[in-house]
Amino acid sequence: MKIYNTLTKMKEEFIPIDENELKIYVCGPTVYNYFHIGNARPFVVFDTLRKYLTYKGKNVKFVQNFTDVDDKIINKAREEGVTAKEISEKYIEEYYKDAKALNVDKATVHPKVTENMDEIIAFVQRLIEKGHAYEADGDVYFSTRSFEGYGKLSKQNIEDLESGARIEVGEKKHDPLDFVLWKAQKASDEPAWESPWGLGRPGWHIECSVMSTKYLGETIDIHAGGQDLTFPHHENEIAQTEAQTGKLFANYWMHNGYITIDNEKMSKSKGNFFTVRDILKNYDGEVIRFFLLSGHYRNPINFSQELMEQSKNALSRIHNAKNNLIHLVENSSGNITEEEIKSLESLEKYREKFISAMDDDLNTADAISVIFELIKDINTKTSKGTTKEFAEKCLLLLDELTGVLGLFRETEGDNGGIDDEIQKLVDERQTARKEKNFARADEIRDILKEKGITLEDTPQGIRIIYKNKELA
RNA sequence: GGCGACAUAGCCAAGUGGUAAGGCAGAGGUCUGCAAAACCUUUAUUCCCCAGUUCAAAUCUGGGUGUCGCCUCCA
Repeated sequence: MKIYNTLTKMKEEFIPIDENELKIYVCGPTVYNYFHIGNARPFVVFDTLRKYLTYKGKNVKFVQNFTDVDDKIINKAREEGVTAKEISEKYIEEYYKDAKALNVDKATVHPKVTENMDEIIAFVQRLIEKGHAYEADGDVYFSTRSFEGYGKLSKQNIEDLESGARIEVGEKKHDPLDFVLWKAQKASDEPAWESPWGLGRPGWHIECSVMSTKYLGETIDIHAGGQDLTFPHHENEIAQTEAQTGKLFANYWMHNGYITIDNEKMSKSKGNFFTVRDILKNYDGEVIRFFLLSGHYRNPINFSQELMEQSKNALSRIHNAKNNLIHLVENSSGNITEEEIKSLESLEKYREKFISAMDDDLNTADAISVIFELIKDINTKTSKGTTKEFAEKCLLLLDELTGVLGLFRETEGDNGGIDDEIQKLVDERQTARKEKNFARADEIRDILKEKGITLEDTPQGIRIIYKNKELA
């Protein structure tokens, strides 16, 4: 598989360090609010990367942190009159709920900053010992100029950065480019930990370096996150980590483009954001996931009501195809015929196309188009009847490909069947149709429609569709 | 000022040298009691503009225009 590496600005063949265990780190959320659709993009994109690598038989160790110590959490806690811990714990729970709705799997490890304080302190200590960091009034700063490769990820020249850097009043830094590794506690309500430099808490950049090296090792395969993290966050991570270990931090850096609103970047600071929680009131998580995967992950993607509608309708075409096949499986019989075996063989090419799209730097847009091509072909091939076995094989293939993209959540438990009241109405409608009492038949159909149940008359009999589920 | 991305039909969006995928919306049709739903067919002589390279360019080169982003917390 080829991956676009921000470090080299090229698509490169992905070669894992250890074929038996791929190591991926994704920058996770700062937990002070519900996450917004922009935050959701890397979660979904890199979850898809993970699903795909797993599909290809790889064992992936996937680490995504929770930043549970931060100014924004502290501020939120002050606003609400609760502790920072209460805020972060609450929004970690909320993260899991929304992630589940988006069909984003839990990481192998979801480390928290607060649970890695000893390691963070030790890491900072080692940087000081190696002369890459210094203490000033309880703060600790990284000496940016002490790391030779600074700017290699964001392709920034250190002198240009210098001229653009802000110098604030009362700055304790030796150099404007230096950044904080450890912050001294300023107010008594700020969470703080004992350290060689007094009470304080870690800076933002250091946590990812520590958690990545702790859980995945000094050099990992892929480090990923949003494009806006390239500088300074990832640049600083590289500086800290490589200064400390003397080794390459990550072989591949992947960055997703952002979500825009009216072609402007969505961000918390601009206030033009939509939380996933809010969008879920109107659209299923699967629709949001489809929307996020409908363009290439490195391109910006605009969010709007209209585009969500388009995504919803497009996804329903896939649902229909799947439901049609389930219906055929349940209402057909017989083993696969010679002709169908040939048809099945010709369908194999879609799997190959799908894989080559995904191999090309995770081209989910192209992969989705392959699924639509497959659907059209299956629809045509099954339109004049099919054996049960052939329908089953088609369904299996469709499920396989949509499953890689995570387009459908596992349906848990299901509705447990059709309840009697509904079955009665369906039967009554069938009787009415036989008696050519179409007024009554249509009336019943409308009643059920209001309950979210769609009836379809097909050559194989009536189908009852519960929203996205098929229970015919 | 420094660094970077993007520009393809009404909308969304692949394609990076060989003659424009896919989806939505629209139109036509099949099925059907009419429908609904589903399914099928169909929709860009052309890829922001200009010049160049080439037998061949949406794709490469140069110039221009426009949009957006990073350089400060952000996915």
